[in-house]
Amino acid sequence: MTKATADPPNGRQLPTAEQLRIWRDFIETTHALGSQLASRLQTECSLSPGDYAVLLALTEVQDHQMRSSELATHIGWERSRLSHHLGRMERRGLIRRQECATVPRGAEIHLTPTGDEAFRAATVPHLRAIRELFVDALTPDQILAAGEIAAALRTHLDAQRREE
Amino acid sequence: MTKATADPPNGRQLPTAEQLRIWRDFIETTHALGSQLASRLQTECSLSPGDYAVLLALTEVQDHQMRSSELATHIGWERSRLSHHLGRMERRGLIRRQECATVPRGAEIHLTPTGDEAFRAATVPHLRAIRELFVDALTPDQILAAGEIAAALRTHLDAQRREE
DNA sequence: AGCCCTCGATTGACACGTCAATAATGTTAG
DNA sequence: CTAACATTATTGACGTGTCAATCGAGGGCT
Repeated sequence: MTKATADPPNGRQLPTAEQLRIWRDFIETTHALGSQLASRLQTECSLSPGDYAVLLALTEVQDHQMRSSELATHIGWERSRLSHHLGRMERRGLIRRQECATVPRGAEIHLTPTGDEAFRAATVPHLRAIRELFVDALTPDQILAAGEIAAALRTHLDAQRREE
Repeated sequence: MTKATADPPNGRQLPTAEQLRIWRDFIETTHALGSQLASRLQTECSLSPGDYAVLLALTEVQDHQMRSSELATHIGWERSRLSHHLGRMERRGLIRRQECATVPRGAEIHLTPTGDEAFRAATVPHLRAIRELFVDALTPDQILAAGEIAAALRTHLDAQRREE
């Protein structure tokens, strides 16, 4: 599939047509996968993936409460994004914000009973959807390969980001 | 890795911890990959991936113009999404909308010189980013595996969607 | 004291995507 | 002919994500 003609016209080659086709398939399909999962979580449990991530983090921690910036670090979100999201979740009664006694300007995020309930109701449907949409779609080997691909992409992504 | 104890408590198993870890890695990393590419396309070319997809489709077609719903089908978008996006692109002078003579209520989308220019300026940076973020991160085998994984996920996704 | 600086968190503006509702213009059944 | 319907496209409302700006409380420096 490599050209029989002269040297690469660029210092380093651009992707081949085949690589580009795979890229598009890969990025579009994974995006569709995420959308489909989000859609199911929404219709079955009235939660978004963001809601789920926040509730999961709060559920796993002692006393079901956490400082806002801790939470941001834990789930890997920008603070601004988290702040917006918490505002929406607070409106729906899933969490509660409360001033932190120890840290100046600190905000404690508390899981409410409503939020706890919503999360527990969502767990099984969510895991089932992951099985149906992801695990059942692939062979065991493909699942392992997917893990390795994700790890390689992540490593490369972090390296790229660090050198910029 | 399978439990040595009794039968599965559910009719069909929920994902194992290992499968769940891979799922999270996979979905989060692919999302981050898309974001990073979008960010580079934005800062280097002032285009979003959506802009790029629309411009690519228009560039590839005769006379650089296309019916709106054709375009939607071609790039696989919902019409409403396309309509919103075209509004934003029209504001920036990348495309132009014009009534269609032959089709009732039809809209012809035209590529403007500005849009053509923007697309041509974006092509190489975009392909370079794909190489740097995706192709360079993986071995040739992993790239092929990624293609097969995407194909398997897509097939399964379409099948699921059809039976609902 | 007064000043600057950092840190934690929020806010506003804007792009993007989805859903449901609405137009505007056919076509077809009665 | 008229009423129902289909097709094409747009719109509004809302949740979501990013960026830059802001705010408020300490902390340290002179």
